[in-house]
Amino acid sequence: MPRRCWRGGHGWRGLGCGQRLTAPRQAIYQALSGAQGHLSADEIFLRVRGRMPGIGLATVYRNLELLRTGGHIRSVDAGDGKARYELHQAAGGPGHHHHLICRQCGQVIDYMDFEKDELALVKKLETQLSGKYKYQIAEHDITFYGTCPNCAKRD
Amino acid sequence: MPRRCWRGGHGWRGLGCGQRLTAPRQAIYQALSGAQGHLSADEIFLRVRGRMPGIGLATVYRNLELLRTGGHIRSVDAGDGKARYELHQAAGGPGHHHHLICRQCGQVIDYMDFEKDELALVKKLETQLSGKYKYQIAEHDITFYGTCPNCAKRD
DNA sequence: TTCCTTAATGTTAACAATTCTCATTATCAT
DNA sequence: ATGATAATGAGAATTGTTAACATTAAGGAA
Repeated sequence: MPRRCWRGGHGWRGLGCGQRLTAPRQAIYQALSGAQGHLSADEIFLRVRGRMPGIGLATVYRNLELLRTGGHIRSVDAGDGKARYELHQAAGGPGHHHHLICRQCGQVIDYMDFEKDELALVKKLETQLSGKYKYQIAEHDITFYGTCPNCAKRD
Repeated sequence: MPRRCWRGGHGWRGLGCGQRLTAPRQAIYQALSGAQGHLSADEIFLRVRGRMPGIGLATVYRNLELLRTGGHIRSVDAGDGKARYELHQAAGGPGHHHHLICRQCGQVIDYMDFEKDELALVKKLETQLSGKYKYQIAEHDITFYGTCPNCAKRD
């Protein structure tokens, strides 16, 4: 009855105490790691249903939320009314990128042209903030907003 | 009949050609400048209705969108399923801040502890990006995600 | 001022994304 | 294998946001 709380028994870091490693959960994660960035819940649902015909949409939502709070994935808001998800990439690691979003049409560009000093600055900020506010900082997002060349023409 | 397109005649920069300066529009903007940051459309609606009982919720949404694409305000996604709005503060200017968001409970902290090199780096990135992608960059957002001390306890 | 064009409004219905309910199934420590 | 319970699938219900439409009003022209 006491059933102590253990972690990581099944090899997946980030699943909390009592959380189970299920097939839909893995399939959803794989769908995200397969495609590159910015899938909506609906798109993930469709992809996963390809290999797992019986899966329900609610399960997708439930697991995205779980993966998100667990730090495996993060959501991006492109302003089109639906949340989009992508794998969480460690700062400085491969795949790490930031966003450039058009305020008018919502187009999202991933960019990876980092300045060499960028990582150092981010690290410094993290340390500072985590000290001041007692947050455990896991990731960051740098996004620039503006007008894309297409929308600029229409002005 | 030709009615030429003029701008700024009523003193409000950022309203496009043909856009009118109406009472609800001003009230909504004032509601945002009155309270400090992160109001949802619903909250803005309630506040404005205090002074302007007949206003409709759709009007709030319409004007928030107008103010947003016009560059007066911007929306922040705290992950709680509703868009939140705040006045757009020019980078480096007073009131400019970044965000620290708890992935679990969605708490949003504004921070203004900038490093002196931060502004310089952002400017450099802006120039670089706007050259490469032909974007007119108007603003940026730097957000750190993590776990707040409260939610860390519950783990 | 008064007129006229048309942007903006308020109401309501419609919509689409997300969450909830609940009976059933499946994970996994024992 | 067994039992406690986390997770699932189906669908209904809820919620934030947008569209439709008839009405009002901003503001340039006369």
